[in-house]
Amino acid sequence: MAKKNKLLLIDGSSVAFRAFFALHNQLESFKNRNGLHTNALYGFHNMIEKILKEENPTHALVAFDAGKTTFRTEFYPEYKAGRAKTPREFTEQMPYLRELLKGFGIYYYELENYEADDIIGTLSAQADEKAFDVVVVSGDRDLTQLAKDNVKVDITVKGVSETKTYTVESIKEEYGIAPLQIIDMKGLAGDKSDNIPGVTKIGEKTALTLLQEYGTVEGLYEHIDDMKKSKRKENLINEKETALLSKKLATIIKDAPLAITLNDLVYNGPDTKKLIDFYKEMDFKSHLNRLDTSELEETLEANRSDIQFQKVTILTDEMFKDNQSIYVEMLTDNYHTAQVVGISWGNEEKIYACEPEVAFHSDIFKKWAEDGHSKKKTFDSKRTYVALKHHGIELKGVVADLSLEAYLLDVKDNSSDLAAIAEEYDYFDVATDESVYGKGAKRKVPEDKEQLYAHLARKIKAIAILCDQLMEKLEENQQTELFTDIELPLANVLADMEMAGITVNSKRLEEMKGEFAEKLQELEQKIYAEAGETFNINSPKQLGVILFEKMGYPVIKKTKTGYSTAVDVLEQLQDQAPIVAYILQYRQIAKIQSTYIEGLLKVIDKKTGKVHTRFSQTTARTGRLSSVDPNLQNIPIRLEEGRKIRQAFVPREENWRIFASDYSQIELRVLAHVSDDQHLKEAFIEGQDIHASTAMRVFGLEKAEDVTPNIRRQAKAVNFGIVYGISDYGLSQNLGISRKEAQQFIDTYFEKYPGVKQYMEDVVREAKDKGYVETLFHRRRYLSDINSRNYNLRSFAERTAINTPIQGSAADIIKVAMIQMEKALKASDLRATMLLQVHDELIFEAPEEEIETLEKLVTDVMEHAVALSVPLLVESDNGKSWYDAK
DNA sequence: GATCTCACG
DNA sequence: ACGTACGTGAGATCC
Repeated sequence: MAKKNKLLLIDGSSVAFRAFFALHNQLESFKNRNGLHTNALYGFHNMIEKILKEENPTHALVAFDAGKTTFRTEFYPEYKAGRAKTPREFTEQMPYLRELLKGFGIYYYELENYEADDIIGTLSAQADEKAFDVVVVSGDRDLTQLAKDNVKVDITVKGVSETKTYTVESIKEEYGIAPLQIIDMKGLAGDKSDNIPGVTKIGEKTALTLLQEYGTVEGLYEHIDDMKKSKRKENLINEKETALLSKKLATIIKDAPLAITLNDLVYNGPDTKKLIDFYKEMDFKSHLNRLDTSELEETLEANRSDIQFQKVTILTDEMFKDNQSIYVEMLTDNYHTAQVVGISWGNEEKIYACEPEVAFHSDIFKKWAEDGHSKKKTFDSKRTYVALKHHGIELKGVVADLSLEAYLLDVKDNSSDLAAIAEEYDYFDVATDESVYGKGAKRKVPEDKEQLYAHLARKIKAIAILCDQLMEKLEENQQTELFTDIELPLANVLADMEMAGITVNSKRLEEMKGEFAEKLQELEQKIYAEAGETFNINSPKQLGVILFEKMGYPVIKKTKTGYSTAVDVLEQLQDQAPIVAYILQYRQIAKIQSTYIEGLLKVIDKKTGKVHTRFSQTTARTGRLSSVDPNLQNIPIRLEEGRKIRQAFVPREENWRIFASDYSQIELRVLAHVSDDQHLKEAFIEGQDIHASTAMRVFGLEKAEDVTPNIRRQAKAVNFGIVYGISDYGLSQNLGISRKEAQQFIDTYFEKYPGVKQYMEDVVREAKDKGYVETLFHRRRYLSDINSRNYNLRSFAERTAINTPIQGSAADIIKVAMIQMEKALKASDLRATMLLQVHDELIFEAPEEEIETLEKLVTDVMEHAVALSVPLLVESDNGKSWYDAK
């Protein structure tokens, strides 16, 4: 049986208007790159998408109002008068609404002298005759008069993607009348929004009562004489003309002279190409990404120009010149272990690709790659550098790195997929890796090798074109130096550190594993005994049931999905619940066991006994590095049991040492510098204990001896809070004090450090004006929520505005130090090697006899990497393992 | 894949 | 009246 016809009729004008005001409070965040507002388009889009999915219509139309004058204004010029002027921000979106509808493949129509309602009413009647199902969508409740057995009317509520459905039954239920009587109701009660007058003193309620008795306006006047004398009766009689006029105004026409028929409205689904173009134009990135990727790919594929490249097996001098791009393809993330599957290079005009072995065995390739005078562009230079280095080729002359450039321009653009970055800059002539290689277990080089090389060739072209574009943008942002002098050279420094790797004593880890396994078993038994049953302690869900249902302990905090069993909660239960201490111990050890012992053992290179982390240079929004696979930036130190893990991190040779240097209070020093607060600066210049100094000022203590450990702890928490963008709540939680007390601390702090207060106000103000904040070296972070009407989002953005320049400038500083450090080590005859960076510290390994020299060198480099208005202070230690280096 | 928890600065 | 400290990565569970 054929599918039943279903006609979708949308009142475009009213829905668009509703969408505009529904997202009005976010008006300024809905803008495309040309400054066009897009909130109404966005809301309208989502409504259509939802309704199409729900209703699956065979026919569809969006009707618009044609203009201000209609047949209604002819006989009643005041109709819809007195409305506020349509905002310009709304009007400017209307032409694009039509583009959107073309994308959806939905016909739209407007008719001179008629309103959208009348088009809908007419088509609804026609469809009704042909036994279609009809769905009407509008933001205007007038349309409910069209409801019939096979016609339902969806009226938008709150936003626009949510609707309330009116049917014959539901209208009966809600108003006690039939849909057509809605017109009579308007006749009597009028409608303020449309400036339909109605009868004096009659509102919706009264009108409904009257209609229940008399049926229609006409019916009412037929029986008006039966009505007992009243002011209301008088009004009704006096205003009969008005009532009839009002009814006429409210009546939707069912025979408008349309130039279209139902057959014109057949709905065949969206035109993906047009939809994609629309999304791009509007910067609707989430929609772009959400589109069925295969569909998207197909469309983009169809649009993609042929790529000219040469697949070569013999490399010649002519193929290599200055200013080319190079790309080394690997299908897995970890470039330390990945296999290279293809190599491509060239410039915009001429592109080459070859099998890895061809390049690896070519002296010509090696000579070019290692020639520092031969400038090269890349996408992820660290990855490229390491891959080549594994094959004895030391890549030099890199002057551009698309991945890093995109990250500096916007820290959100940190995808490892070149196509995703390219798309951000409206470059679509390159496929995503997923579309070429597949994902997950199915990821592989395509059967047809031609496809692989064509893909690599497209990457070269994209790198060639986009690197130049992005470099220009960096220059506009004053970020050229950040890129050229810091991030790009740092990539090589990090590559060397990663490749050096750090030696891990797996025997030591295995020993610990055994000990911890025993402890875990003991704790497990104790927990089961207390609980009276066995369960999975690692499952917060099961643990929650045991603690809060079976054992009946009070629920202190909830998560989205159930009871919270986090440390702070468990600690509060400790006194009344003996089981909790065991659970806390179990958690602690289980964490060490799984993450640090088993996790680390898994990634040790069997041959060399080393682990090679990867430092991500494009992950952290503040400009910090991150470390993955394994993460060597979160090796335990705070608690002794975990700290022992560090005993397994040892130098690569006998009689060498692990040497560690860390910046003392770098973030507070940065704050002193950027805020130019006299008192904070003074404390650092005079070499005071900063937390004690804060304690004395904030708590009004005269002598250093008055600073008790507890007072110092509180001051330290305040200092941390300041750096994080303090809130009374956060500080109160941290210190276990009341919000009021916390607020008192903050107030006093700001009184005593007015420069800091001023800085915070300034940086937030600037963020609100410019939409981003910057570090000392012009690292930039956009804060899209900084002007949000949503308190939470805005507050978060404000704290971020305060924290990012501090955390990010500290990151800048240590990066500079690392670059200088590697240079200094190379220039010296030291064998010492830089191995790790942990945000404010650098870890080295070095022969015992070099330690003294190394300490001087590292201290000097780190302390003088950048000149601030306060000194930078570095503290160092060394030992036979990382554990022993303090 | 989302959620929770916890390790670090 | 709102519900938060800033920045990360990884393992285990559960759907």
